[in-house]
Amino acid sequence: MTDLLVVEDDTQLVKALALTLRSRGYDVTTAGTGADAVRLATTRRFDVVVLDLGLPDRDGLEVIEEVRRTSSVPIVVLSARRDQRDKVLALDAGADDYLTKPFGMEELLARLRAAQRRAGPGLQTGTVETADFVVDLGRKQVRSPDGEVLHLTPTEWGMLEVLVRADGLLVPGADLLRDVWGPAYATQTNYLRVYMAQLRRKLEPDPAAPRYLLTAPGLGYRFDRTGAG
Amino acid sequence: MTDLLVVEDDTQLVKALALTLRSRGYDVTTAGTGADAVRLATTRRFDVVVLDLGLPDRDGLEVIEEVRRTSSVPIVVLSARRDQRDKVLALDAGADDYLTKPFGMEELLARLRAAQRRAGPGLQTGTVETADFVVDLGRKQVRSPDGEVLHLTPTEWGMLEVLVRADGLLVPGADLLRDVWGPAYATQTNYLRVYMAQLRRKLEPDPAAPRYLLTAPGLGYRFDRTGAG
DNA sequence: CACGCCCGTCAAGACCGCGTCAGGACGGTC
DNA sequence: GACCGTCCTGACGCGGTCTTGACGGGCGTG
Repeated sequence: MTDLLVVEDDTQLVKALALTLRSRGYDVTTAGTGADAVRLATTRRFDVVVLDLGLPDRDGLEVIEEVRRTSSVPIVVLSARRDQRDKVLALDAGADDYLTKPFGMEELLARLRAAQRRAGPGLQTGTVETADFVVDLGRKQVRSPDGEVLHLTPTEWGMLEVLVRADGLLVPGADLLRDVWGPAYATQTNYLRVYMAQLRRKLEPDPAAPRYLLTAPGLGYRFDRTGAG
Repeated sequence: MTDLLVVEDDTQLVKALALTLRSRGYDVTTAGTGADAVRLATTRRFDVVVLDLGLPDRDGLEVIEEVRRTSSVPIVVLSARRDQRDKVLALDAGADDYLTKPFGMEELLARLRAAQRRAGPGLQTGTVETADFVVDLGRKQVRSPDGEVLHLTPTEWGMLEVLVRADGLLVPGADLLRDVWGPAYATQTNYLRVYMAQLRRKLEPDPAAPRYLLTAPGLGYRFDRTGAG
């Protein structure tokens, strides 16, 4: 039900954490390096990420920033460093909470619940900004950076909403069709092409070379808010 | 720009907090009792609430729960109690973060930023003003800017109230029907058209070109207090 | 080099949702 | 019992939106 990603290189601690978390009903995936953490967090969907800052391969702050470039998944940081400056750096890098070791398991669990609770409506009413437009999920409309409203039809908005809510993850074409048109349309890939083209024409600076609405040939589509293309 | 509510009975600490926070650009309102805190948090809009659990008049957990009944404003708890159980209780009651005294000011500021980052637009009470009319949610009436009361039928008011309370967010037609007419009417979209037309005739300067009561075709309706249209 | 696959493009007709209007039913008040 | 305000209902027209099919291009494969 609830998917957790636990990033921690201390195998002893990983085992203890995973055991407890699973006993509380969480579905736990583990990673021992920052590279694995970034790869998992940006390609799979998790409800919360528990991240130890003291990783062997790379700086924890970099991991936070890299994940934040494409994902807004809640991140709860674990760290042995109690210094205020470390907390400030981690939180401002995009972390949602910061616990210093040693910590109590019940407190961690409560903070996980709080993080997940906040994230629930988080992507439901917030806005997602890119360099060229702003997606307002609450008002269900798209604006240019200067506030002008870009008009989308209901179907166009439906596709965009699904892609944006996927938070950077790849959305299979069949999923898109099911969510926007309904279960009976899962094979009408024509629709995807028509409406993706219309969305790009309205949103992309250069519709012929998409930067935000990306195609994964044979797999589906993906929304990249960084505009890296 | 950023409105803070600081709830703390230690006048010494309040002064220090308010001074620092204001120097960082926050607009700070203070409350010394739980009763004041609940009243303010439920009647005015704040971006974040900083709440000391050790209040003279009532239990801090009650304050959290009471605020949470009507508001989803982020709550950052301050407390002298370091016990894990206290943290768990506060977080599960609806708090978003928990700091133990003594705490570093920079850490508090970072946690405030993190809490606010998650915040979305919230509900409100009181009055909502536009250039052409004033919606008084308390008195359940609409006035023109010069104070004259614009008469609405109960159903008309019901629709307007739901839209205004949504605070600019899009309200699906089914939600509107459910809230105003009841669960059984969720498909009677005819009603929406008839009553929306009547509301516009009474409130809009030019009912044919709505500026405040906007249609999102295929999705629902939305109230825009700015009158941008 | 030819072929198939997948994706992007385009235009035209069918279709649907919204706004509008007016008539009738219902339930209060005097 | 008559009057008045409010609510429900159905029909109509219009504009925008969805659907559909055909065509073209890039790319890898046989």
